[in-house]
Amino acid sequence: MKIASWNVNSLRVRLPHVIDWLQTTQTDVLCLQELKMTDEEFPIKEFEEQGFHCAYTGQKTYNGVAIISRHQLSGIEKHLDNYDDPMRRYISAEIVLSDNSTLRLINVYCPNGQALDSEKFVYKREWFNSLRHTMRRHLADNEQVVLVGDFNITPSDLDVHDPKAWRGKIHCSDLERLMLQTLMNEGLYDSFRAFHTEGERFSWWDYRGAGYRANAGLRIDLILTSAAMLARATDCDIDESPRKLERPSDHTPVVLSVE
DNA sequence: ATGCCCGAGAACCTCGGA
Repeated sequence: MKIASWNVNSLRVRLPHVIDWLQTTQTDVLCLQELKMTDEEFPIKEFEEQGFHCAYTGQKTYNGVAIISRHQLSGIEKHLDNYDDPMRRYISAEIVLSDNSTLRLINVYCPNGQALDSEKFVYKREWFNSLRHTMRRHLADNEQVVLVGDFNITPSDLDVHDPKAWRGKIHCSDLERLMLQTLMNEGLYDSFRAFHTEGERFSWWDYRGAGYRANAGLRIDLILTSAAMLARATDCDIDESPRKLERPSDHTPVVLSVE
């Protein structure tokens, strides 16, 4: 079974890539971020024709997250605990696995933060704090938990193409890494790092300055798993193939393989 | 160079992204 996360930077533009990729890779569950469309505009028919169930929460122009799944979705949530956020950045659902056990899946598009001294960074901190409390509840209620998404934080300098240039900057600051670590201390593991120790592996590359060709990227799209799910995992990898296509998203999918 | 590229929405520029 394959569970993937992909920030598509407009589902309207990227829908052909997404449909092709789902068919080619036989992915079971795909979590999308940055839909940039309202729920009325969501291409539900296109996914249902391919045999997928969908849960989504969108808005005009910005944000928006969805879960596309070959398995039925239940227990759908669209809001963080105790945080009134008009931005659509959180969606969660339960999926029954092949052995009849239940997985709690959470898909997030974390705030960018813009700069450490900005109002948007205050929002990023508050949002992460609320996510931590929400994840504490999920981890208390479920053994099998997978939290995926665009975290807009690099876990370490190994996840940055030019750590010297990015030092202390947004996505790479000590404070953000502490926020991510504090979240993971609730009982979550960076599944990519459980299988890959090498550097120069990224999930996002700047559109500007031929960022992809220069491999000038960041690893900010993560699949965090509970201990029980890490024990079931056989691999977590980044699939760069969609980034090579015409008119790509600036992010590419991260894929967790589970027994 | 608080830029470079891209998407959305209101227009042919601004905002937000990372």
